[in-house]
Amino acid sequence: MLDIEFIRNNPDIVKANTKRRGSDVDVDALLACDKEIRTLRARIDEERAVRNQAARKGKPSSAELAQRRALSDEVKTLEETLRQKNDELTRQLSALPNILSPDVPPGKDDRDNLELRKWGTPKMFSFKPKDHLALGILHDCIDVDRAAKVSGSRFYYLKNEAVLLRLALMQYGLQLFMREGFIPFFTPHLAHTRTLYGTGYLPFSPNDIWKLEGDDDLSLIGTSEQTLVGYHQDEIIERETLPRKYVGLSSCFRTEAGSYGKDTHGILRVHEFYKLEQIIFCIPEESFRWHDAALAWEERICQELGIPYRVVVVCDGDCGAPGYKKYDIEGWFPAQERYRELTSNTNLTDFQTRRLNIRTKVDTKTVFPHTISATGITDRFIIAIFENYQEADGSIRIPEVLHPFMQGVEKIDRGNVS
RNA sequence: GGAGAGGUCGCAUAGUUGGUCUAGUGCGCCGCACUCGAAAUGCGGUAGGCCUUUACAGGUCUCGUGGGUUCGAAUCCCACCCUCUCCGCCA
Repeated sequence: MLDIEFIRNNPDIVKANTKRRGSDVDVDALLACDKEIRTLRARIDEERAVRNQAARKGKPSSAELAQRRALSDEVKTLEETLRQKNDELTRQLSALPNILSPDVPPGKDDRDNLELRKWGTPKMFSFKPKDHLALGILHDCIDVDRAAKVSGSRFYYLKNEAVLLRLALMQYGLQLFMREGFIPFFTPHLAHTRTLYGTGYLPFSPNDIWKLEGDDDLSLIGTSEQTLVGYHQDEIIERETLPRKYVGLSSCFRTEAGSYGKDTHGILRVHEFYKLEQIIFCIPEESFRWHDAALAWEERICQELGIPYRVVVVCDGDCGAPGYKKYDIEGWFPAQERYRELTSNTNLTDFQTRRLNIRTKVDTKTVFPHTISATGITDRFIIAIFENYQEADGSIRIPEVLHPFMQGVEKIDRGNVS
């Protein structure tokens, strides 16, 4: 949500931004609606003042009664109009995308992202590297065929060493982030529509959200960002306790509507996966710094895991309506011979906190903290490790930093015994 | 899931025959006084949104949420949410 005051004062910026992001919100209509509301409010306040003054005097004489009734009716009519206008304004405001950072490149999709830097050198294999699914089948670690029977396409079973690997990745990540002052969370996997609106997933991408049947107003979360940012909705966070750094573990559920036929092989694009997520609440002045810090932690993880990667600034067409600026880390996937998205790191500025009414106080002034939402580690790291760490004989080494969490397994080489 | 109780301005409480409730009181917190200093005591102040205003100040909304009744709602009616106690079920 943008500050209505900002929209009033900078209509041209908002219009240009809205157009650039392909939103069909009519900013002029929005401002007209806002103006009407202000006029209405002023009138209602005036009428109410008269009405309240009269009411405070106590019982009216029968002569006064008619007069008061007329006044009351008038206020009611105005209130009804105000309610409608307010709903209209809220609808328009919540459909407005966030302002973009000046350094976000223009573009259509992820091919137009701007490369910031590369780390590591893609390994030259003396053999044709297998893809992660082939490796997963070979070692009886990943099973998508049976998942298809039970749950459908884009689901998977992890088995054997892949189970250890997922948990090891999470343990390793948890340790890293907790040492940096993050508070660990398991969150609910279901959330109310209000929270999905507040975090900016609605109304922008309703088709990617799995809604439960029935009247409970619950949907499966697409990421623990939703539950972790929602954690503080309608709260005032003490200034002294900022920045708040949270690291959340959860399954993530996505319908992947609109991606039919895309990345159908293996477990790259799936309906359900596991993720460790960083969320940071901070004062507005510090969000640039924490955005970069979150990226630095992501890079450190990739480096310690020995996954070659590149960092990109995501272009406007791929940024997502709530984002002010987004970095992706793309890891090297040898079988595809290309970099694929491993993590995503967004500075959301005050977009979410305004919607969720999360405030803090800076020098007695109420302000909306900024939020940073960044991936820590996901199941896609399993893909990256499988493919980058495979040997000619098909075995897979385990990155050293994960050894303490692998129950002694340093190499996957069981072969196919399914 | 069943039965009962409850949700009031940081915390705790008062307030339900509808009418200066413009929400009282205690605690906590802030300021001042007294004191060498502190405690104790006394006095004053202590939510947020929106609007008018240079300021002072004032208006309005919010008593879990949303509707309704009424000239007037913390108070009456309806729906929903949440909490607590007991019972049932259960990893």
